[in-house]
Amino acid sequence: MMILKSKSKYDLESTLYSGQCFLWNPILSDNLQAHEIVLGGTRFRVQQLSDKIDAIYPLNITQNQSLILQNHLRVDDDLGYIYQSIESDKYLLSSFKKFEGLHLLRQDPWECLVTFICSSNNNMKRIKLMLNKLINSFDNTHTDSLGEYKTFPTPDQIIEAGEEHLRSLGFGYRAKYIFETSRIILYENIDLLKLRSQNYDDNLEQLTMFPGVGDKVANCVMLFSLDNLNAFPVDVWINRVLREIYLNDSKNKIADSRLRSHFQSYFGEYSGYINHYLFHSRRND
DNA sequence: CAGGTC
DNA sequence: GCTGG
Repeated sequence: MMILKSKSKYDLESTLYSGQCFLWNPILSDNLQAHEIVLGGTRFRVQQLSDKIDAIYPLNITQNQSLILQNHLRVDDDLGYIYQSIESDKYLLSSFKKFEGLHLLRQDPWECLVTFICSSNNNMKRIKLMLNKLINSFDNTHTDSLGEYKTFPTPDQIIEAGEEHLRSLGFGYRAKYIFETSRIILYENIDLLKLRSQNYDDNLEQLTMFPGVGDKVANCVMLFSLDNLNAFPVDVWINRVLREIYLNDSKNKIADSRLRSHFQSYFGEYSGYINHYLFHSRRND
């Protein structure tokens, strides 16, 4: 048990299940609500403790392990500063207030890429189901003091299993996208981690080269795993809220990528953070 | 119809 | 155009 230092109030529940990551699982631990994820091959459990996060597993957490967890949870983000980075309108102000402590996560780029290739034309419940099936269909079993757990399959493993394997798990047309993307990553020896913190435009160009990755999916991967906090994914929910609150436009003739670049300029360097608050607010009303 | 892409 | 609710 160890309280993680965080710069701002942390709303764990909203953060973990706000639709940016599908690999966290709610766990009942000692009759308390905890949350579990595997990061870098290690199983972690955390729970909310007032405004902070309590890391409850591993039991004797090492310095390095706590860094891995803090890095994923982005505890160093200064939300107050981000809230003030934009001249707030009524909608954003109420959103900041209602979901104070909602953070972005810093995910593994490969896991994030697969996740959002799965997200196209899909709903959150089934995305979660598909990823669970994918993880459980491989034999990446590890054991710790809590028992067995599994890690995410690598591109090599997915290629070896074949496109039909993904299809049999119910991936539909996304099976081909994930299979081909795996092949490109392996054959071109691409290290997705090298894209972290790199230039937004270069990352967008790189990522949209993968089959099944368009403007929206690429922006999700950049925002949720590559530290491009100015990335701005435009999905149906964001599209709605932009039309309803920021444009007096009932129809939608504007292409998503044009909406995206316009509001990136409007919201500034943390537009991705703003995006996530808008998304979360619009979905929860 | 569901957090699009080719 | 894949597939589940």
